Amino acid sequence: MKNTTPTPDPRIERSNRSVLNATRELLAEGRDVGSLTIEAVAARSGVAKTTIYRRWRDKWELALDAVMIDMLPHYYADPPDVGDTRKELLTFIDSVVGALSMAPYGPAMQALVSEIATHPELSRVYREQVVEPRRAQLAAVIARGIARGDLRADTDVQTLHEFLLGPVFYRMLLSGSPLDRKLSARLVDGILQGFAPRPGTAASRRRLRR
Amino acid sequence: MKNTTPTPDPRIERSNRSVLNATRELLAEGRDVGSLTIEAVAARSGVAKTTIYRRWRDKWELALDAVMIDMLPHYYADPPDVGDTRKELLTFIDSVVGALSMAPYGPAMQALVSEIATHPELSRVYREQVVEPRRAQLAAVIARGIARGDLRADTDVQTLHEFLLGPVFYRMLLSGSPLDRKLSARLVDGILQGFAPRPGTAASRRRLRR
Amino acid sequence: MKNTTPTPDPRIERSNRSVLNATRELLAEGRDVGSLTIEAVAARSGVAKTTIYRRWRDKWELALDAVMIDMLPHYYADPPDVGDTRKELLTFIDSVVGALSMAPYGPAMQALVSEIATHPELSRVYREQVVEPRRAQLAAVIARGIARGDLRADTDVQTLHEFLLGPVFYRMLLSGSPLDRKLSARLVDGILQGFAPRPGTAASRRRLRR
Amino acid sequence: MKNTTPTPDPRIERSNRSVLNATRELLAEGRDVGSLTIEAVAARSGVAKTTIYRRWRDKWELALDAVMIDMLPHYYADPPDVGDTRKELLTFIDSVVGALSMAPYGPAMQALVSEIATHPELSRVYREQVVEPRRAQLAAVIARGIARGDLRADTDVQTLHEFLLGPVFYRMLLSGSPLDRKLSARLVDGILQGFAPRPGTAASRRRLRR
DNA sequence: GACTAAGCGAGACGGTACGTCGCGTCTTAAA
DNA sequence: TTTAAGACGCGACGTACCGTCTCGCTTAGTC
Repeated sequence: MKNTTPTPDPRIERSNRSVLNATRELLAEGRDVGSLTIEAVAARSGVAKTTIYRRWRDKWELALDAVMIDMLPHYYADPPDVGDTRKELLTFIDSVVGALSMAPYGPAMQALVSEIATHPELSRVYREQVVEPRRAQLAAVIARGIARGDLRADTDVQTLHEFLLGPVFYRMLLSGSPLDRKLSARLVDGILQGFAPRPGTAASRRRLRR
Repeated sequence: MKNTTPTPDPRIERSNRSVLNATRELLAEGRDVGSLTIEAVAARSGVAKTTIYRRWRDKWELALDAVMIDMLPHYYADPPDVGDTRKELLTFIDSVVGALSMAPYGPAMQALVSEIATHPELSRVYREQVVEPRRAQLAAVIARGIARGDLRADTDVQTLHEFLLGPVFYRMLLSGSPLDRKLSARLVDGILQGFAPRPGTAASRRRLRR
Repeated sequence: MKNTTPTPDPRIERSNRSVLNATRELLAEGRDVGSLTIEAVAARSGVAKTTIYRRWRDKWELALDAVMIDMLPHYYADPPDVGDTRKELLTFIDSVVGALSMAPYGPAMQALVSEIATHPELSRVYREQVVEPRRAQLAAVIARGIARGDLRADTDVQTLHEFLLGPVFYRMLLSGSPLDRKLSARLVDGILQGFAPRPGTAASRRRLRR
Repeated sequence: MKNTTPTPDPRIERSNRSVLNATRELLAEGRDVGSLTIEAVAARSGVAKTTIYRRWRDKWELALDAVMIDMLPHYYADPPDVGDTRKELLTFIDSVVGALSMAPYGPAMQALVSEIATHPELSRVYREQVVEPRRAQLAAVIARGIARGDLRADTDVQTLHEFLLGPVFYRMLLSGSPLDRKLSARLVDGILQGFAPRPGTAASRRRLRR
């Protein structure tokens, strides 16, 4: 009987890995945006340009692909329930700040962001692969925070998500201030202040009772 | 009496204007990042490529220059004191949202952000010419807000600035959500909640008295 | 049986020919030196500039290459032994005069000569590909001339070569006199006078006996 | 009474000299043709580009002008009558060989020859200023040679001129052989052989009688 | 001895071509 | 069939000089 799921050509997997590794190396070394070129990736990886173009439309898709692999561990496991909303929010936002402070992820995102903003296809991939998983994780944290009475019942995930991540990216891209833990703390505290239940509401009473 | 300010070569001013106009036109038309080329600017403006390179190091400096002119009116006049902190914050953030929703400013910023993030020189210019003026305007609004008792006395300009602008840029660049007035309102309300004086403090009492 | 000489990419040969043809056309049309530009060759030939630069270091190598092809038939076949030294010398020098009177060869040589004189690499190629073959042909003619007793036994090829070609190039380049058959005849007659055996020598006696 | 020949502005003479000197310096230094640029001449001489263009149509006119000054002493004084035709011819041709072996004259001529050959205007100047004076000098030598019986009465100046100078330029430009005194000697001896009166003619008898 | 206009330096301008880089496509030969 | 190797057409890059132009300043030579 024939193999129903035919073994894929092992060369495919091998060249794939070579290309992504070379890409990450070049991104980590590269002083700026343009230092990542398909030609350089081909030379570094020993994979023919043709083969690379067969699998990625352009250098930006490739870069996004290569770089998202680095991100995976950062949101693959949901932040665990530690019984403390502040801590969980910190864990969440720290993982983002940490990733963006790391080479090659940080510099690569700086270089990629214009492409993502500009090209719908890249934008779609980024949202599906990066934004959505993060939102889902944050949603879980928020749900627990509401249950604990640390957050108002009507707290909106989308809003919180933007309040938390927006400033991080703004710093990384434009404002020039450093990305650090103090930022995370300030963000979380700001958020908790803003979205804490008002005194006198059911939620706040529930909270005080503890 | 002698001419104290010697007439500069009028061609300088003329070519300058032509180049910046052509740049803005191309940015407004351009489907994506790369559609702005020095060659195209030269062709469109009737100014020689060499002349362009004489004044701008590369296309990004040129684009930033061209585009900042569009921005000027948006922060040239400080938001007036209308006696209502919420309204003033809305005015402030709406001017940013408005600018970023406009062609060529919005698309141009999408294209420029990677370059700004990557090149220290561009970054410096952007901070000095755009970030700082905005911060100064916001500082004035905040000062009045504190005086009115709408904001806590220890409200930090930098923090508020990042809370307000971060989400706006995050949307424009990555999250894919639309830039609109609802966003402005949500941001301002979130901020006011988070930074309103706590009940029972001096500031809150002062506020209630009114 | 397998193809022992692997098929080269046919585009190579095709683009090569296109470029050389375009070069010759432009040289033939060109009013002056500078009218041959790589850009024009690229445009005319439909071959990309990069491809041209891949194969020729600069326009002068290209021009020399293109132009030497025209020259080949002029010295490819040795002047035949017709039993008459004067006629053979005339045939020899006429082929040179003829080539230099022809477009694009003549104008091209006028334009090239400074480059050849200046760049060792071009100079080497010119000597190997043009000067040497001609000298070899002249050597054969001279050998026969000596055998016939028309030229002194110690007649030096190098000297004769310079006496014959020098004035031709001098006219073409500097003196402004026309290149024509009268020149050829005068050169050959001068040479024969100068290099004929002196009366009373063995050679002259041999000559008279016939 | 009015000054009929008004004193010319002395600045004209001064800038003229500066430009020509700078040109000669650059020609002497320059590795190749293109290293002489009007911009470099302007920079070196401290004279404005405008002023240079006011006086010379292009760099080749300038170069020819600059370089011909070096040549002047070489043909300013006619070769004196020393009573020996061979010596006088040697003196004549040595002065040419000497000039062409000298920087900047030699390299400059190598670079200029294509321009002279190509541009009628330059050609005219070269012929009038260089070729003609030399021909006149040679004519005097030849006349004395004929009078002495060393040359046939029908010796043609033009022919001799080309026989003598052609090989010199051919070497300098194309054949790659060195320019030296041996060449001069060989040329003169070849010429004297070729143009000596035939035995038995009136001229030869006159010659023998001495 | 002041005045005017010619000649000048400085340097920006529009332009042509340069020679290079990287793109994304295409062709061949080997695995 | 898929790959590595690498040539190709292409578009833009950023540079070098070209030859032209505008602009005050300097400096003669004239009134």
